[in-house]
Amino acid sequence: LPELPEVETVRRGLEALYVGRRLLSLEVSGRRTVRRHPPQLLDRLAGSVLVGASRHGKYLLLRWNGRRALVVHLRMSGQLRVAEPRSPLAPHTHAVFRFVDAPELRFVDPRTFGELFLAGAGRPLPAELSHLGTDALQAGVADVAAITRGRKAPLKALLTDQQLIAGVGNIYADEVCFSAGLRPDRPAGSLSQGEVRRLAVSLGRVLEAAIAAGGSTLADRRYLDVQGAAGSYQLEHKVYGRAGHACLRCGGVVQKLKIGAKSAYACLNCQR
DNA sequence: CGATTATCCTGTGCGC
DNA sequence: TGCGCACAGGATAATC
Repeated sequence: LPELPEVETVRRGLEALYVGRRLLSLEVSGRRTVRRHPPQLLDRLAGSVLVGASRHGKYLLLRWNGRRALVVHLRMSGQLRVAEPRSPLAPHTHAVFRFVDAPELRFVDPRTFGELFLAGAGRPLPAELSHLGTDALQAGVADVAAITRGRKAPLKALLTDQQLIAGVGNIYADEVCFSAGLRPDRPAGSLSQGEVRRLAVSLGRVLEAAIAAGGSTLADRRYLDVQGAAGSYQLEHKVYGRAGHACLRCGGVVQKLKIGAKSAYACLNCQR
């Protein structure tokens, strides 16, 4: 669900509300949400002050005084939501952050793919995240050229490979490919220099526009920001989820393709 | 090394 | 209306 624009929107919400605040307690229930290390390690965070909320790709990094970083990944269905302390816990609430002079923050995640873990304070990234590629917002023409050069794999598979470029998922890969006029199933290495440039420009433009819109909230409303507000970039989707509808640019029919196990949406007239 | 596949879960929406 | 099944925005380990 959440890709870079949604995670960035959550990050901004956390930064506005919680940076500078002291954590009273972090309570975790269940075994799956904290699974990389014993959950008791998180007890060390109580009393710490949140000094920064950053993001790399789809990972959130909450940095605390005392040189610790709490990493949060929402995966398919995770949400971080501000809540009144006495309001009833939503189903699938797996963690509750209590702060001094700030509202409660709750981690809700029906599918339990999301996770929290304590990481080192390495800069720019803790060792646990060192496998990630360049953040997609920072990726330029040279980065895009480097990951596509000589590759036989479909363009979309590379765009969504977090070890190459971090932050792009299924929705934005399709939207970026449309914006660049490139088929998502093009062998990545077949792109010309001009196409690589177009792809890099589209990557930045689509992600920036999606952040400006607060991300994409689909019909199931599985993505909402920390205050529970929906994003609006779904209204600007050109191809994602539009199979059978008219292409907004040429009037042709948007197709649903299969690339590996994932579906992809594209206009085969506008994208080549 | 690069590419596919299976897996972790719950919820939803579709066809019958 | 009810049921079963395919599928969903992700990451990663295993396999060929």
